[in-house]
Amino acid sequence: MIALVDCNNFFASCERVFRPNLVSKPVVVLSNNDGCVIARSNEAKALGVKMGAPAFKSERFFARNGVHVFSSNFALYGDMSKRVMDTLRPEADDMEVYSIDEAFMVFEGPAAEERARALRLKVEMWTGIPVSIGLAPTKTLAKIATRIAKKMPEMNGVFALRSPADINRALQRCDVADIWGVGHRSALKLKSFGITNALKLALADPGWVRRHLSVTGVRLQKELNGTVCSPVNDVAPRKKNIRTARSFGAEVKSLAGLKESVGTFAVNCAMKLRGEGSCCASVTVFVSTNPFKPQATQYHGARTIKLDVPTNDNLEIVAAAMRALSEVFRSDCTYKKAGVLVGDIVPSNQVQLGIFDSVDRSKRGTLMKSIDTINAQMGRDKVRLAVQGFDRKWRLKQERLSPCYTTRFADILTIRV
DNA sequence: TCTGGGGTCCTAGGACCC
DNA sequence: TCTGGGGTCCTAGGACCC
Repeated sequence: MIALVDCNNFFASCERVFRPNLVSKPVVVLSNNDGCVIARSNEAKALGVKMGAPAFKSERFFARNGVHVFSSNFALYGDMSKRVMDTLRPEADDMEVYSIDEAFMVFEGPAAEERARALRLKVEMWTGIPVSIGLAPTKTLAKIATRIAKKMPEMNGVFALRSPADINRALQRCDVADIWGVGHRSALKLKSFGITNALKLALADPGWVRRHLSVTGVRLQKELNGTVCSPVNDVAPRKKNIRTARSFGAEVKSLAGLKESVGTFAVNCAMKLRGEGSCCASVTVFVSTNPFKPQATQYHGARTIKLDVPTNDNLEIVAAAMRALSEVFRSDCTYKKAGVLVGDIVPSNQVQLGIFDSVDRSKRGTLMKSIDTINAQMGRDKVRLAVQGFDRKWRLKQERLSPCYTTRFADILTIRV
C-alpha cells in the first residue's frame, strides 16, 4: 500500500505548536510581504476565509472575528517539516518527500492501516503537528483517501482504500476537479463532456482521454484504476532550474537599488546550487512592474546569459546577473518584483571545462566553502559582495512574524513553572 | 498604501541535419 | 509532369502541483 501523509493546515499548525493558547482559535498565515492568505486553520476556514484572499482587504474582518494573523516564517516551517519527515522515515519501507508538508510512504504487508494509525500518533507526540494519512494502491488513489480521512472526523485521521468496491464508491463521490492532476482547465473540459466524477473518468475510453488530456491524462486514468504509473521515488532527482524571486516591500526605481536585490538573489541561487552539488550554465534575470497599478507603465523584462563553463560560484553568477540586469533595465519604470533563475544544471563533478577559461576553479571552490562556513555560523550574508548593499530598502514586509523558535538561539522559548 | 514563491511535464512548430 | 523519410534540438505556451 502507498500512504500519503499530509500535515493538516501545516503553516498554521506550526505557529500553534509554540502558541498552544491558539489551539481551536482561527489562525491564518500570509504569503511573503504579508500579501495574501496561504494557510488557514479549520476555524479560519469555517469563518469563510478564502485561500489567496488579499490580506489588506480582510484586515477588519480578521480583527472583528478574532483571527490570529502571522507573516510567513519559512525558517520555522522548513525546520518543522524536517522534524516531521525525520519522524516518518524510519517507519517506511520506502519514502518520498513530496512537498514541505506531504510524504508518500510504502507499507509492505497486511498491517498497513495499523501502522498508519500508530504513526499518526507518533508524529503528533514528537512534533506537535497533526497529520492525516490516506492509504491506497496508487499515489492518485492515496490522495483521494487522504481527502476522505480529513473530511470524516470519525476516521480519526486515517482512511484506507483497499477493496475494489471501496475504491469505486470513493471515486464516484470524488468530483473530477478534486483529482490530483486535474486542474481548473481540464475539470471544465471534462465536465463539458459529462465526466463529472472520478469514476466516470476511470471508465472513460482511453483513446478519448489520450486525445483530450494527453499522456498525463492516460497515466492519471491508469492510476485511478489501480495501476501504478508514478512509483514512490526514494531519491530526489536533481533540480533542473533554481529560482529566487521576491516582490519588494517598497517599489524600486533605480538601477542601483535593483542591483542590490538581484545580486542578493543571485548569491542565493549560487548557494542553493552548491547545496545540491550542482552547477548552472545559464543565468536569467527578470524584473516586473506592479500589475495592480494599471495606470503605471507596465513592463516585464527578462534576459538570459549563457555561461561557457557551468558554475556555482557567487562571483561568476552575480557578474552574469548584473550583465543581464543592465540589459533588461528601463529607467522609465518602477519595479515591484525581480528574480534570478539559474538553469542548464549539471552535477558539479561533471562540469565540462573550457579551453579559454581563466578562472582558478579549485581556488574559487575553497573560497565559496569558506564563505558558506562563516555564514552558516555567523548568520546569512555576513560575508557578502559589495553589490548586495546594506540598507535592503526592498526587503519584505513582515509585520507579524513569529520567532524562529527552533532555528535561532535568541528565539528559544522560556518556560516559567 | 496594500494581491507569494518555487517547481515539473507535455505539445506544437520551427529550424536544421543526412 | 514529377520532389521522401527519419531524426534532433530549441522555444513558447499551456497545464498542473504545493
